[in-house]
Amino acid sequence: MATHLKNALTHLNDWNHQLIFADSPFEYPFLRCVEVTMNKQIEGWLFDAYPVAGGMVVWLLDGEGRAHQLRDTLTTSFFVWGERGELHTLCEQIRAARLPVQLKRAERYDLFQRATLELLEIVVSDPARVANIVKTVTRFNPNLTYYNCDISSAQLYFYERNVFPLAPVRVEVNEQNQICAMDVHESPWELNYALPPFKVMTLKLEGDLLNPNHGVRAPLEVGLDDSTRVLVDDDPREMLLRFQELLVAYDPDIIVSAWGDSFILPRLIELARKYRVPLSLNRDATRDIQFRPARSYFSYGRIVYKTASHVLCGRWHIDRENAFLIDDYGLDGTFELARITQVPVQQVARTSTGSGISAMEMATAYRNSWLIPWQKREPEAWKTADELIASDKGGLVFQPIVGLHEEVAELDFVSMFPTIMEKFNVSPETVNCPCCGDVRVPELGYSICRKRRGLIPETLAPLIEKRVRYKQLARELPKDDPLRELYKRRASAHKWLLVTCFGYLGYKNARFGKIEAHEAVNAYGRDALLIAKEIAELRGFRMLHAIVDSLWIHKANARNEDYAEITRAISDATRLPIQLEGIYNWIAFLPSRQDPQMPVANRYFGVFRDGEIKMRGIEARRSDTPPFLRRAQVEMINVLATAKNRAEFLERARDVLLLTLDLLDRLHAGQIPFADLVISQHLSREPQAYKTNHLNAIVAKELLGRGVNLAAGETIRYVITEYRARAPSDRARAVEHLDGLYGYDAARYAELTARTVTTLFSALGVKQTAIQKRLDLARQLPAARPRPALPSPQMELPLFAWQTQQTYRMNRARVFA
DNA sequence: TACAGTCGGGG
DNA sequence: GTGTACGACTGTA
Repeated sequence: MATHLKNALTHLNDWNHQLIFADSPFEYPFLRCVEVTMNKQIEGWLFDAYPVAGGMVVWLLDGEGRAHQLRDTLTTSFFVWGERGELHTLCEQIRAARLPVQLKRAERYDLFQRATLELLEIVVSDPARVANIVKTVTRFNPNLTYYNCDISSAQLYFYERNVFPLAPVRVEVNEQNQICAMDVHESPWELNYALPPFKVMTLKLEGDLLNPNHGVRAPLEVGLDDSTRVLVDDDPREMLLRFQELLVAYDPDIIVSAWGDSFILPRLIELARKYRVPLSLNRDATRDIQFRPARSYFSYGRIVYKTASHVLCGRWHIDRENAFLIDDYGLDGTFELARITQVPVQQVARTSTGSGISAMEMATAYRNSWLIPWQKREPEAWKTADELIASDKGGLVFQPIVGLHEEVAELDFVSMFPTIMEKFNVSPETVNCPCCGDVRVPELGYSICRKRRGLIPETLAPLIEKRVRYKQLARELPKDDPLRELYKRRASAHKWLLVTCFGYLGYKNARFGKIEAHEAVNAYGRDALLIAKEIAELRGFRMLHAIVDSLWIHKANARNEDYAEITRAISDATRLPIQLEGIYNWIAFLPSRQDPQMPVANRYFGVFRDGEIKMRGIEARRSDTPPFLRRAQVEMINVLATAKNRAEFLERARDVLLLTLDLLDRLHAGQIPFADLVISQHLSREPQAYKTNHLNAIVAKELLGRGVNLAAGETIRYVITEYRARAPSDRARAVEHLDGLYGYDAARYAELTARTVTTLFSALGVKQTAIQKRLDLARQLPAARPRPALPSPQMELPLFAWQTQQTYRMNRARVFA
């Protein structure tokens, strides 16, 4: 996961405070009947569920914060379809192997075959053995078709009991803590829900959140409520004992860590083994920590590295450095995802939203008793270039008209692709159905089923609705209301589910994917954008730019009613909701850098009438841009944002250049801290595999030389120390190993600064050389304006600050030697 | 100039 | 438990 340094530097404890428990109090209806029984009732939130021999362990957290470990049974089935004789043979093999299963005949609907099949049902009543039984049976005859055979026990348990993680439940348990009955009285689609009073422990290494796997050493810092303890120790055994004491005494429900998966937990476990100290990371002492090794995989055309994971039993461990998009939607978003996807919290935190939407599709199928196909893990076959183009004729783009435009309106279709799937019933099994010929997809002519509601639309409908309602609620609340942020984070989690849903339709390996459905969605989308364009132009607007689901239009002196009318007309004509994102005082569509005559889509910035700034594709939006440059560019746009029109924009250019000069002065004076100059990039391969000596390769090799094992897909962070140095190793340095001997290369960062300024004026045809010339001239004229005295020697300030920190660190960093 | 390597978009 | 894209852009040789 890409981690922005800004986020990384935020203290975990602060971050943890984002958690909001501000929902309505948790109340149960009055209990009317009193039964004479030895059973007791527990009310609380469903916290976790996992298989053990003979059944499931189920954890509940009650309103007082107590954790209850309960047991439940779980009987599930998987299905086999094939030729009668082969099924018969399979049954005999299963009987001969004395597998603990029950065999039945069953009928179930297969979406893709559009038929009810007669199948062999294999019933298993020990969830811990399902995986092995499936393995054995499929090995007997791999050529048969298997269904419902690769769903996790936890998910099946949630489906069977009709519950979800964090659902408020009332259970009845006997004296052995066996669950006899479970009542859930809340829907996962409830907007306002209460969460249990979690006890949270944070774990990190003291200091900045640098990657400990890249060679940084620091003592362990444990956060509990508002206090922080640093476990400094020369004696690891003593340190472990103190940590264990804290664990037992505080008994946290959640351990939130930074680098816990890849570093802290494995070290603690290893030390505990070595020194024979008990370590109660799991609440359930009978279970081992669930370990999954690190791996690299492809996603969105790039390689991603995922560190090993350590999943706990009876307690959650969430590593914010190894949690998918958690910086985006926080713990609130993660909890929301767990509730609506019915995937346990620790899993949902670590996997992409792609598997989240896939889980929701499975739940829909399960609810309807439709067969769930086995997900093959075969890598997708290589496609030729032609095939790629043919199958991926994606969204429609109209190139922008380069320049600085005044009074531009942006219209956006709301959640365009998900809405298309839902409204037009696009689903893998509804496209090209044999039964309906009267509904045709534009351009393609595919038919769409009218008789059956599709799996995807059924899955998406409540999600789309909930997201819209959260966005609406957030809009209505005042800016400082904490609930507003909560709603926004939940809506953001939904957004990612919706976005990946479309992607998954076109992915061959997806359980419910079909390329024709993907194409159909795209075709509806292109059609809608074209209709919107026509409607706008008929009303005298000029279209400046359009991309997939947004369009930018201009008409001098257009009134609010005009915009209201046009959005209504487009919504009516396309049957898709479209809204006015806003009206820009001005917006700059930037030219290509390689060919200044050419426009590029998605490189623009502008200011709405309410003062809000929107930018895409420019340096400040890129994750590899150092914070110094990002802030510099944002500051400059802030200066420009005070301009109401083109003329004022031009007037502000002077102020932007003055601001730039100040920044350059500070840069050359050595006043910028290293942390602000860090470049953060992904490695697409292992360090040795690089052919050229660019900075990434140099730093990767430096780390390698220090014994750091770097995998493809990992992120490295470095500062440019001497860009044009003869010896490559002098050119840049990993942040983890910057020391007092190095300063940053002010000249190089100055060049980059000039480039970020140039971007802002490129729509006016201004070249970097022109900007550079002016900046150089101004810097040579110190008398022209007051400037701060340069400290001497140049690097004194940050050097001093850094050294003290280093010394401090080295003196204390003994724990994980 | 050719080639190598990385990033964003979506909201 | 996962999208082998695409084009823009920067940098090296």
